[in-house]
Amino acid sequence: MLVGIDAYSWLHKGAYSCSMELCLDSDSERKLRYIEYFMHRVNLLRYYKVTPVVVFDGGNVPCKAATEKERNRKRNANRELAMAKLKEGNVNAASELFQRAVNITPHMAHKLIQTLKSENIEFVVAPYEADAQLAYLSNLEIEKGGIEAVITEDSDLIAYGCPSIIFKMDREGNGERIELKKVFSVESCKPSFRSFDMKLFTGMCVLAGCDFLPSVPGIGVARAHALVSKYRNLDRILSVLKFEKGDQMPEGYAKSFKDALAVFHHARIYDINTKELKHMKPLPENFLESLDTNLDFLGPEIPSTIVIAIAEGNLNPSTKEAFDKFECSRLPLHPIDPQTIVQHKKSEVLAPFKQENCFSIFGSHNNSENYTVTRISDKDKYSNEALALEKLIMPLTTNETIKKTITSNDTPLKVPNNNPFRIRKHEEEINLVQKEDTIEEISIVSSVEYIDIDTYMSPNKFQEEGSKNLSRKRKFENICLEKLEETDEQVSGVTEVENCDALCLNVESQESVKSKIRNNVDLKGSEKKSKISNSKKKGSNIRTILNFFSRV
DNA sequence: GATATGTCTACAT
DNA sequence: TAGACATATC
Repeated sequence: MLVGIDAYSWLHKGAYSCSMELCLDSDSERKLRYIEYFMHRVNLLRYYKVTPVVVFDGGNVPCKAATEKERNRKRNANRELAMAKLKEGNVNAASELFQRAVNITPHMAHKLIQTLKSENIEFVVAPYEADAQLAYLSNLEIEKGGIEAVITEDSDLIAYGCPSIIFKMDREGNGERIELKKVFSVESCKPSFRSFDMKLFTGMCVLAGCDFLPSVPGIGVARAHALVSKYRNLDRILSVLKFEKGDQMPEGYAKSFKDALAVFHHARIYDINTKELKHMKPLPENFLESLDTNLDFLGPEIPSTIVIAIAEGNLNPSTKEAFDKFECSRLPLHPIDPQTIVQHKKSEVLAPFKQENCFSIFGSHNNSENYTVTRISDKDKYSNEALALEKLIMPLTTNETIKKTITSNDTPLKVPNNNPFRIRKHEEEINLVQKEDTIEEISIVSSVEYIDIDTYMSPNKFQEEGSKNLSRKRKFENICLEKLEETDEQVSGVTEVENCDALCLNVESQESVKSKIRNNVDLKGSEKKSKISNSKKKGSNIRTILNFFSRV
């Protein structure tokens, strides 16, 4: 059985444990922990005769350029802040910021590719989006190297028309699988997608807001679904929207809408059999005329020798330059061998569900009490993982499939709540709070002022106003802590602090304030949270569409 | 009731 | 970074 792996998903998770080393480009072995993490998961799959095909992202598509630029800006800002915290000796705050600053680079992917090559694991670097490559492989016949499912965290895969996707696969093999054909066939699902075809479904995803195009104001998942159900024609829907929304309709929305649709249908991918750059689905006749543009938004053409070199991991897909030649030449090339792929039988495809639901959860156990935090031996750990994975990849019986929305009569297969880090973090938090509560008394400053905690916590503001603010800042922190300890509830609006010159404006939760004070992380400086109103960009709503499926 | 916006937190060790 | 959840707004 061949399963596609969205490399970015696991690279991103793996990079978490060594984000500081990666950002500082340290020489320590720790920097390569992300490879260990990745290979552990790969080996888990291989143990169960599931053949992973690892798919990497290639170059950026032009229509995502703005998103990428913004992400880079945020990463750089967080990295600078992290460096500043490190210089101050605040390693905890630095570490948190480094986690937000880490970037998965082509070089990191290349390091992993070298390991994959040495372990004879199949991989391919997409010319552009890995999502499109995975969707293409998913819709390819098994005999031609097609994959039977995709493991990812990226909900865009459903808009690309990927038939079987496994989300949130953890190291114990728990995950959620969604099957597209069930989305269109389940009768009991409300709202129903029964009358939808893939084209209408993708249209709905774009209408509701996706990575390539934010939705028209006032249009979310529900309205998008209602529009598609009612009109069943995307051009018609655009006309209706233009009529209804008038000036609210963004300039050029119809054109952008068609471009976004075209990305989901006709993205450029690498044909593993002919070794050429191709469109995911062939372009229909008169396609270019209907778009009234060229295809640059899908990413430019790439000469065939370059496409092959990128796909095989020898060229940096962004710069088109060779990776370290010495490193490359030492390792044998291992492109996908179709002969190997033919050996996998169709009979290994997951058995269809009897239950009428397109959304299922896979659990390794059916009793949450089994999840203990005690350290288990590698052998035991492996057998737990093996047990779980068996359920993930083996044909399922009806009673192993449950609705995501669990009704009261069901005995749920609970997703384990045994993350040892979470428990440890909680304990640390308690200790920290106790420690912080004993910090020294601070003298009261007399004048009355209105103080926004974010402004107050900002080091820039603090530096501007000189060192006399130090005591006021400390006092303010302490008063906030005291007040929040007393109330033990969310503080919002304006809270007057007695016998003090401070008014605490729009403070969020108690824990949030404590955390800010403890880490001395300023909100305005950090990109962690944007407090500027209306600055939050509308993101992709495709994940919300996923949740629609669970409302059965 | 649906959408928009804000907040918190898991990702790993 | 993105998803889950809560709250505000229409």
